[in-house]
Amino acid sequence: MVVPRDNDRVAELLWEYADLLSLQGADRFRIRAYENAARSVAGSSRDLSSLDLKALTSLSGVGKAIAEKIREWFDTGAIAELDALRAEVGAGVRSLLAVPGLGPKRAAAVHEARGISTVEELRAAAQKGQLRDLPGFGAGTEEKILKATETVVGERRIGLGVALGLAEALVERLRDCPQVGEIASAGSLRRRRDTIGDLDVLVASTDPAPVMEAFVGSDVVTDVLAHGQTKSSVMTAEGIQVDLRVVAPEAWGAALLYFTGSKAHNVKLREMAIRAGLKLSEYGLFDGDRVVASRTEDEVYAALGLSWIPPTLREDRGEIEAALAGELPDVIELSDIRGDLHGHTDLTDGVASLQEMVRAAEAKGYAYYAITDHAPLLTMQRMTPEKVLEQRVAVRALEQRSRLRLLHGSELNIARDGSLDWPEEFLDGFDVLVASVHSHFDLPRDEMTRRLLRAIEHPCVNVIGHPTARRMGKRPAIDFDVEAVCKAAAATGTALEVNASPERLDLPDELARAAVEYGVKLAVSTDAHSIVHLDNMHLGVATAQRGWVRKADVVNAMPWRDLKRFLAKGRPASRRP
DNA sequence: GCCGTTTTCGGCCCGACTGTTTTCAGTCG
Repeated sequence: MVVPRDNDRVAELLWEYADLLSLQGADRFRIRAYENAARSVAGSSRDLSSLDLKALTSLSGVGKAIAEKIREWFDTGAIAELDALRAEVGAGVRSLLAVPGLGPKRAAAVHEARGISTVEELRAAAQKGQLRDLPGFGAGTEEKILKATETVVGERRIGLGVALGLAEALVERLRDCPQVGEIASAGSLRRRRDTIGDLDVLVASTDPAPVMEAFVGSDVVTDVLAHGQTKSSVMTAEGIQVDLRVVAPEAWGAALLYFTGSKAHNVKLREMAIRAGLKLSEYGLFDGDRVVASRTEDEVYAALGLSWIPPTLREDRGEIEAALAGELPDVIELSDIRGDLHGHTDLTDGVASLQEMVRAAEAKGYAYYAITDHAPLLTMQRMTPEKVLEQRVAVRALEQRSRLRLLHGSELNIARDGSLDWPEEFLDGFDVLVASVHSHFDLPRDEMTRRLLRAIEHPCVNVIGHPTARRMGKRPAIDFDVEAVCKAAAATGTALEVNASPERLDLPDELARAAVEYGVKLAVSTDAHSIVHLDNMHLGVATAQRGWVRKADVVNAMPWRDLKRFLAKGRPASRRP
């Protein structure tokens, strides 16, 4: 069993604390303090277990009281006040908050009045008509709750790749509506989070009603959750909630800013506005009734004294403070990418030939491109030294006729003990080597760390592929000492990959950020197994942006001369690419 | 409970939609 990072476990405890407080009807600002702390802890790349009280309070949103609770949990394995709260509120009641439409007030009410503490009990009570008499409830509310209990299956989030496809289709469909002016998807999709809870679509129009009608009447809609004049929510056949907001064209910028989020980013902007004697909403930045800025995001940020902040950075992880100080990182852009250092052909498990992959890479306008088919220990691939040498000859011949510089490489498997597959003397014949974990995902942290360190320290390994080995929704990240791995990678000149495959996005954003803080170089690669996968590069770039990664941190944004130096690593001089 | 470029006390984002309400509370994002 893979244990979640300590930070995530602490964040979960703080979320639970906030939920229990809300069920008790506690002061809402106190609740928010715990939520803010949970977000801050989850987003921090520092290892909380090693921090003392003073260091803990240096995290934003963490003060003395919460720092003590965190320390208590690390020291004793429990938080006394949390246990007390659990006992007071009652077991299971928190699970009711997962039911859409049932917030803390109503959840507490059904528990108080009917002794309900599970979603199943809630459904049964709704079916028997036992909720409608409660104060503030009614037949309509009961009906909604009943319906909601049928759909609740925990939080379901979809991968970024799937979400982008759905959103694009929906936007195209709405564009046919003549009343639609500007249209864009916003929310966590625009911020390019690795998973997406629901889709947010924003439309500028002077005539919202027909747009709303077209939206809720669309044939992909299976359920209308809300249908107002400027805001509607629907459920699609895929089980994805989509929210549509329609705003006046002159409010486009303020609305796009607002609906892109994140919530924490917005709250901070609004607090800044208040301090300046202004008010910020989705309709604009106001001085009393006078509009100060609203038409573009740029204008709104500028009026608050900030430069425009890329959506991928809007997570309240210091970007606002950085913008204020004029120190926003100049994050990597897709156009900075000069080549792709991880890709497969039909020699192993790819579906396109070497020639096809190279032609597609040429069409991308790259300066260089690496072929890195699997090595033999991934037994399903049936690779042999003869085959890979034959491929090398083909690559060299192809390069003669290509304007691309072609690198012949391989993706090695990092065995349980950290050893690699090809015979040792064979390895320095490759131009580039990616080494990845493909098995034994559940080793204890120390063993996993030693395994990765051994691969990193190998003189021929240039890139650690998909370092956490996570598969979105399928397999959690492997557990290793981030600091030790990053320090070794930085010291040896080994890049860590930001794998752009939408089911991986690995390194994840926060770890990418930690890595560059340790001075590690990154390789943003598609791991393409077909021609279309080469198009995923933008997802890797977006993930890197979310990790505050600059062009200078990325080896495949380097000109060939510099990349060549990087790839030489510890290879004998005569065998360097 | 946290926080500080007017603050160590007194603030803490803002608005839409729904259902049960004759003016608003709860929920959501």
